[in-house]
Amino acid sequence: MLSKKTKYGIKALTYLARQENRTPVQIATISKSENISLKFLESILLTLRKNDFLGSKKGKGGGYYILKEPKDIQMAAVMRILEGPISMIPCVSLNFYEKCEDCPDENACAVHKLMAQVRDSSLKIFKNTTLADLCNC
Amino acid sequence: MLSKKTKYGIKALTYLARQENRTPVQIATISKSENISLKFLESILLTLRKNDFLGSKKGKGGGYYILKEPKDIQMAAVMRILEGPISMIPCVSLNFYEKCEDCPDENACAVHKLMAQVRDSSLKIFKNTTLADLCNC
DNA sequence: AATTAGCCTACTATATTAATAGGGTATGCA
DNA sequence: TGCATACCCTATTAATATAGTAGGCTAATT
Repeated sequence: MLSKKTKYGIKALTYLARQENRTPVQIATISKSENISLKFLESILLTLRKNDFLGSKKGKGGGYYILKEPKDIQMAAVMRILEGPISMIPCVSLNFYEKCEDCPDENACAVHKLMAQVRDSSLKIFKNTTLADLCNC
Repeated sequence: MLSKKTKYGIKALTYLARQENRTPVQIATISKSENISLKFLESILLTLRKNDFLGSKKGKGGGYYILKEPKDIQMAAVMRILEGPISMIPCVSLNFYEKCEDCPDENACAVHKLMAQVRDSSLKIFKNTTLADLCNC
């Protein structure tokens, strides 16, 4: 399941990508517009800022704004920051690899075989889809 | 994340699919061979039996055996029984659809758009992959 | 200086997962 | 018939992750 954190994060990113100029948008504005708990959204935007997707400005007239061009933001990067691994199981993960304790031979494992295929196809989509593709801008 | 339930279920299915004849295999045998908690495996096999993937025989010489031909068992069906929805979010699910409370327009939603693509590609793999493909039999 | 709005830490409620426990019931064989 | 075998079923629990809440701090603007 996709976490609400990721869902909200993507919604916030598209909201900010749709802004004409780079004028900062307040958390509360996005929160109301997208029906997201303000405090929860706050922590999500903070994560995105720490990972250089967003910039922020404090004080009056402050808020968050997008740093890169939407067409240069791959959804694979967004997913990995917000959701974590793209793979459904750590033993096929490229960025978050972990060996299964119970499994003596990955190459002989049916689950590994199946999930590697799923990871490949999902990753392909996440890499080929940018924020610009999602927000029509 | 793929649950251990599904992981173990697929492992058990491949184990049973690899059996030459339809001789019942005891839970304990699979449990030891695949390093799965016996009681947990018991409940998983029960689920698979109730969904007509497996048959069982009680008493001495009893156990579980596969009912259909491995090549006729789509992984999509297995996933839906053990894991639930194939979609990462209910609003793009074909079999477990639910509307998002916070989202006024699915067609305008970036998350919906992205996740629909992921569902399509995953579903394609789960439908085209059979148990026979995974266990080389 | 006052106000605004982001920054940061800590806590909590809820749900799900992964087991575990323990007894019940049908089957086969001596 | 009786006993051992092995599946059947319900209930409980421990651990973990998610989603959200609370509250105060700090920097920037006017």
